[in-house]
Amino acid sequence: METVYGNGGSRLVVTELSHIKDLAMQLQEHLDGSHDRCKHLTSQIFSLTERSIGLITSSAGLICGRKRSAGSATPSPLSNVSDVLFKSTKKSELQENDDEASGEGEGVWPVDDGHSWRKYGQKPILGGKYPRSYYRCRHRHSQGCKAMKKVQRANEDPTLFDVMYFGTHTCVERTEAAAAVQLAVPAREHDPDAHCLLQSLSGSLTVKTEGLAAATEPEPQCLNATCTTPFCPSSASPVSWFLSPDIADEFIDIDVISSFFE
DNA sequence: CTCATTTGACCTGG
DNA sequence: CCAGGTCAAATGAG
Repeated sequence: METVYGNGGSRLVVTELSHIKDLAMQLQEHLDGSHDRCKHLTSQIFSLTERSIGLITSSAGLICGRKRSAGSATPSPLSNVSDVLFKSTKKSELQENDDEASGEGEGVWPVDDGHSWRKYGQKPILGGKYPRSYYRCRHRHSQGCKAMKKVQRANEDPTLFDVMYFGTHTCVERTEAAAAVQLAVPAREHDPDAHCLLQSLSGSLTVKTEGLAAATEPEPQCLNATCTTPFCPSSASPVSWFLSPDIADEFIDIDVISSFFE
């Protein structure tokens, strides 16, 4: 499957952004000094677009150069942020087949959160068309990390996943993917522009700035962020993120990029 | 050989 | 008793 970033998709986005940049420049020229506010806004658009291009190109390089670590027979969903934003699926053919058998074959897995998870169980849920999968942090034993998550495909829309996080990551692991998220998502209090930029860039994906999966309450709050275009690889792979209220504020909400281009 | 997933059995709370 | 959650042996991929 063609990926947004792997096979020319990034170039397309960069081209679009360059176009926007040009338009902003033209608009700025036509405002000739009379509308300071407008000029300010257009210059913001201009700079943000430039930064978008920079982020995309740097992220694409980082992400495309990365390979899945060996030893994983069937990659854990949500375990690589690289796949998060830019790849459609990393499942092996076997996994695809297995998933078809278990009702998880269609669509792609939800985005990754940058942490390494190990699946320890799967159960069919009453009233649910699809089984619920249970994951623990890979460093549970080595580092006593208590982070866990449950992943379940939505009944009404099999391309949509409900991801619930429990516990806090105490492991010191910081995967490249997590680092990539941090790289691409500066803390908003430090860089409000970047926040705006990301709001423009991403496909409604909710991304935490750091300490991913830090939920602590057993009653998650649904932020109902759906990841669609363009960072979710096949535009039909929205993801719902269920997060604890106490960490919800730490997340950066990102609007749909399509509206940015409209 | 190592490590991750699968899956049936078991445990626990309502 | 039932549903959800967890355990652990079996299995498979690299």
